[in-house]
Amino acid sequence: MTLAQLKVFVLVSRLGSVRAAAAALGVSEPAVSQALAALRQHLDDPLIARSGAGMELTPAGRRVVTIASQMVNLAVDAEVAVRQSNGAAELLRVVTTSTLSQSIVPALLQAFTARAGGIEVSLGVATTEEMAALVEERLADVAVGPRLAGLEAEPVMRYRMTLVGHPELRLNGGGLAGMRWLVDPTGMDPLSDVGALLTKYRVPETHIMVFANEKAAWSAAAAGDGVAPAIDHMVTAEVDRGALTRVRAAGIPVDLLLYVSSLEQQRRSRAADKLRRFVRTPDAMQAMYRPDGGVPVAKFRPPVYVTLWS
Amino acid sequence: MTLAQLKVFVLVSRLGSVRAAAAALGVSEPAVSQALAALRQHLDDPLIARSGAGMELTPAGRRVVTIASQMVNLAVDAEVAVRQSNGAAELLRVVTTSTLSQSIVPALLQAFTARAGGIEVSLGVATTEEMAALVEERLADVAVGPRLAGLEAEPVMRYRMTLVGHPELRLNGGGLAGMRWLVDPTGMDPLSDVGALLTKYRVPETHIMVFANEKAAWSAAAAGDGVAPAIDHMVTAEVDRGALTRVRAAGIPVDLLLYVSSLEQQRRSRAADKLRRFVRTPDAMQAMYRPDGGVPVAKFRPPVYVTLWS
DNA sequence: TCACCTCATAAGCGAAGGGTTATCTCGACC
DNA sequence: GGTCGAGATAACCCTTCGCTTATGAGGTGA
Repeated sequence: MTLAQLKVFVLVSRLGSVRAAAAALGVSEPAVSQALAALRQHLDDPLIARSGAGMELTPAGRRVVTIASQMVNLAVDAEVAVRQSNGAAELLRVVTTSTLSQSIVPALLQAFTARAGGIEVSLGVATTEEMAALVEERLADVAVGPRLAGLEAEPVMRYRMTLVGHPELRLNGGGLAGMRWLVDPTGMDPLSDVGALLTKYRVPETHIMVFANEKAAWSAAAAGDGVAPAIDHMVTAEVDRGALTRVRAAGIPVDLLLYVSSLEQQRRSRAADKLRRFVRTPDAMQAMYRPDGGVPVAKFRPPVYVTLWS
Repeated sequence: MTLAQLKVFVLVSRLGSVRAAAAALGVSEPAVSQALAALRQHLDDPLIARSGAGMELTPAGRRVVTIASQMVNLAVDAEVAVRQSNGAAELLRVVTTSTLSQSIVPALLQAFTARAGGIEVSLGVATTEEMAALVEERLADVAVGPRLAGLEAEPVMRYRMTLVGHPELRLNGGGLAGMRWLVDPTGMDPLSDVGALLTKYRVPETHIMVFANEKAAWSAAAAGDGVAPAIDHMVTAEVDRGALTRVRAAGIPVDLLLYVSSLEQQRRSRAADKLRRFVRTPDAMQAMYRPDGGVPVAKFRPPVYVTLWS
């Protein structure tokens, strides 16, 4: 029985699938399946088994998850305790969605580290569904994105999601659903802002093109390949330049709220607390609203896809 | 950071020495030292360091012990939870001193399992000093022996420790200290009953002969090699037969109390609770007072030295 | 100062953990 | 009744764990 195995088991039971857990951990699915098998053998109980749609915990499994979860949490506590005792930089692990990870969040975090000092930040990308589980299991300290149930979510800022395309672009017969949608990987996450848009307009899969990042999508949009969702104030430069234009349509733009979510105060790290306080300051606002603010300007640089930390 | 490493660290800090932890775990001392080294490297902190006599926890170490201890405890809980959920036999892990492990305790446990049913008992031997730490770290469920501080100790029975020797034995000049003392391994444990006797009479090391078990010591005593401490009612047969006789001397025999110690009720296992209740019954008394009761009669069979369970 | 006790380290070894790709199995679903 | 999706398993690899014995290092205490 190793901590890694316990972590896997908890994640599988929280996400309800081996596949999802594997994705969240950034490993292959047999890796997860095997870890689970090892734990099952050790404890001599299936713990969790397929049952029609999804998986179901056995009686023993139900009892073990809670215990395992505590153990995983304590393991994190131990490392944090050592760092704190030695005055080492605190570690703040942030998860966010792909879209936000490319502009707003790095800018926010850069401003935060500059201001707070002594805090080391690492940023990971996950789907909305994973984010809650990751924070709950202490694999991340805070989640930045849509409101997450079960966590202490705090609204941070409004932002406007719009749709951009080539200035000459005209909507053809099918309306928005008939256009090609150029999205970043967040589009694959039905719970994300972009994913919600795709669902709302019933865009068929065949009309969705996934790019490695938003800027690549914008670039394709500027070339007339279709429409791309964008955070409004991030494309002002391109629009002013005439490279892109905002598409007008019913329900566009969408006004959205950005939340910062973490565990309740007792259980969250000090750094997470600091971030929660920081996001309410004008400095934070300014950083988040500044186009390209703080992001190194290497264009089309693929975002660092750190889905998780060991 | 593995659970094994954490277990080692906790044990070292509780026992205050690598050597003692190694003995308690039944492994070589470098094994412990290495596990500790690995944990130190992983957490990047010495955790515990030599300081004059004994070892001292670093600030970080102090915080980690408590966390590590909880983790080790939870690991045990997880296994217990699974067993219980599946209606498997409960496991009761008993530690006792070498002397008691050869007669009284096996008889007690045999009566207990026969009566309670559905409980699997395993018996381990440890020094008095180790016993408390073992129970505290959930490496054992109950300790049978002298009163242990920090645990819920409950008196179980009185027993009389006497000294036996060849019927013709005469004390020579040095009194008891001048005799050869034939003891079982418990004699090496200064906190044990036998060890206390040796200390009390200031028996020099050169006069102590350690045997693998009590019966071997008695056998040597019967051959006139010296005196052997014995639990009074366990040698009645030999005395009646004329093979041995009780030595008369000041302070001999000693009346002693046998305790059963375990964690407080919330934290101890159900099986431990059952044993605590059982020891108060007449059945238990009878089993413990019956000479050779329940012990397989293979003479001079070395006791199973299970110092610990993995 | 020297011997000794205790902890740390080195070297070597077997077992287990944890990862991959490829394949099998099985229930759901059209 | 195929097909497909998702979990389990097989085969294989490399790393780490955890144990051993042998040896080094460092403080205690006579």
